[in-house]
Amino acid sequence: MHANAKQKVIPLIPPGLKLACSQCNLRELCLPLGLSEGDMGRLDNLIGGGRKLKRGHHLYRAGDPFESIFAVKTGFFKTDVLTEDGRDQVTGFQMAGEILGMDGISTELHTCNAVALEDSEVCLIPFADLEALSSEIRSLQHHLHKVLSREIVRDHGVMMLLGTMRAEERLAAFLLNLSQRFGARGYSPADFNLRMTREEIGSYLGLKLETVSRTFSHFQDEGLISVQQKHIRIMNIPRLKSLLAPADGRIR
Amino acid sequence: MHANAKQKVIPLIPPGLKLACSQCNLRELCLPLGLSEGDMGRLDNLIGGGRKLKRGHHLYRAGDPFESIFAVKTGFFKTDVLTEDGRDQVTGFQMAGEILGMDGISTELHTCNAVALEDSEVCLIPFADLEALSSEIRSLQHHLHKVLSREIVRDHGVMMLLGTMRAEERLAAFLLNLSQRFGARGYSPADFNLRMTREEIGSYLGLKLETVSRTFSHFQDEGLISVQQKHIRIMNIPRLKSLLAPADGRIR
DNA sequence: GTACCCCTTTGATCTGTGTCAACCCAACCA
DNA sequence: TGGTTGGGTTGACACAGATCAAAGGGGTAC
Repeated sequence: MHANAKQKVIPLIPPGLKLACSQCNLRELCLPLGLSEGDMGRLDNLIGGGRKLKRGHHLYRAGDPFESIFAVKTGFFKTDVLTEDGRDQVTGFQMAGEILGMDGISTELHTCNAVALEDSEVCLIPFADLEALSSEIRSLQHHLHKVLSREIVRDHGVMMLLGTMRAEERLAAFLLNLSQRFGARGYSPADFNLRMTREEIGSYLGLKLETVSRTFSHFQDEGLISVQQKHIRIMNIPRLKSLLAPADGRIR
Repeated sequence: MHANAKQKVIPLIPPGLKLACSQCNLRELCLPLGLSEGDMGRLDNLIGGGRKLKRGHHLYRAGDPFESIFAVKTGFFKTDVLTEDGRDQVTGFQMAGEILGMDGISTELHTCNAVALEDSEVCLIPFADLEALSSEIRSLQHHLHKVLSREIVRDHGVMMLLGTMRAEERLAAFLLNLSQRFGARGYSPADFNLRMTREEIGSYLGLKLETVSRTFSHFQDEGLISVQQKHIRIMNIPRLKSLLAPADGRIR
């Protein structure tokens, strides 16, 4: 049975009750990583409670004034940028413990849209307060910088993917990345439900939805995965990985 | 001979001579932006002098321990990531006033290579010191965050380019971006020399060098630019811009 | 419970860009 | 000064992925 097959995220937190970082089981993945007990308490104090979003609703939109960053508590998001001329690029998918909204720091305006792909909950972290606290807590400051830097490194990975990989390689990399992130959160790394459509995957990977669909089918024919709509089961992780390490000749 | 075949980093700066941020004509583009006189003096103190690099030499390499970020004082750099399996992706080109090395914060190791594409000089900014000072100077802290965030936003732009644009559009966007950055530095926005090869442009834009070359020729035939080897003159900026705003039908 | 709509799959065809190859040019070095 | 070499241009051809089209299925909303 797939671990996270039908996860309806039911907001379990009674109104007024706020789950503190110090109690949160994501603290090893999230912002408080590496903080002492006491410091974590101070972080708890500035985090402005949770915010729940129904599937399809925007956490923020491009152009909104930037005030906070967000930590995903439960659920699943996508971020995308769209330009005047109608281009639309999905820039990432975020799951529990990941931070959203850091693009807004530079201009004081959000530069992309963040949409919940399932019912979700986030922690709201007022950025001015976070800066204030991080100037007092050096380990928090340093960790914040790491989180920002990690986002840059992640983006470089996406550039590599978009700049150098073929459709099969992109999809394999995408599945393996999801697999690894689900695994890190205690879910099955081999059996999960996609939260996004083929079109959203395609936008993220620089492919058309038909190509995404065909490539999934092709992987299935090869016995690498099994796909039924949004449900993915990875049958052969090593072989999927081997798709990313082309034989020596095949350097594009 | 490969430019970067035999790179040795030779620190060439005459000992004792150091251009302070407060004197630097890049201060409005660079890290000290928005600092008071006094605070800028404190920043001067931590900046570890300059470092000169000959063309083709590495400022740092993937895997090097991360200690500093760098501000380009003069010259021109590229950054690239390469993977075990031989993929090579140029992730950016940096010119005066731009910051290099922020990818290294996350893992304490540099994750990409930075190579001087012409004889260049950088300021060395020890990151631990910068963190220490920025926890005392709020405006510096905030500006550092903006610089990190701006890099994220820039990367999103590259993703958009790689994910949604055709070759012509990519090249047009590339030229216009260079143009704008040269302009911001007081150089001609319409007349400049490329510092990188067609292959490096191609790697950055996710194209083969032949496609880059052909597209340049095509732009020239259309009267949009004139190209002679590395020298570019943009003849018609508005029409070049119009290539980026496809007619309504042409939404990919 | 049912109807509708969006998502997905699959096929046929087209095309932009990659690939392979040959040649040219300019810069650099001996 | 002439030879060498890396970078650039251009052509012919191939192919991965886009486009256009049609049909089926599952989830959602009512």
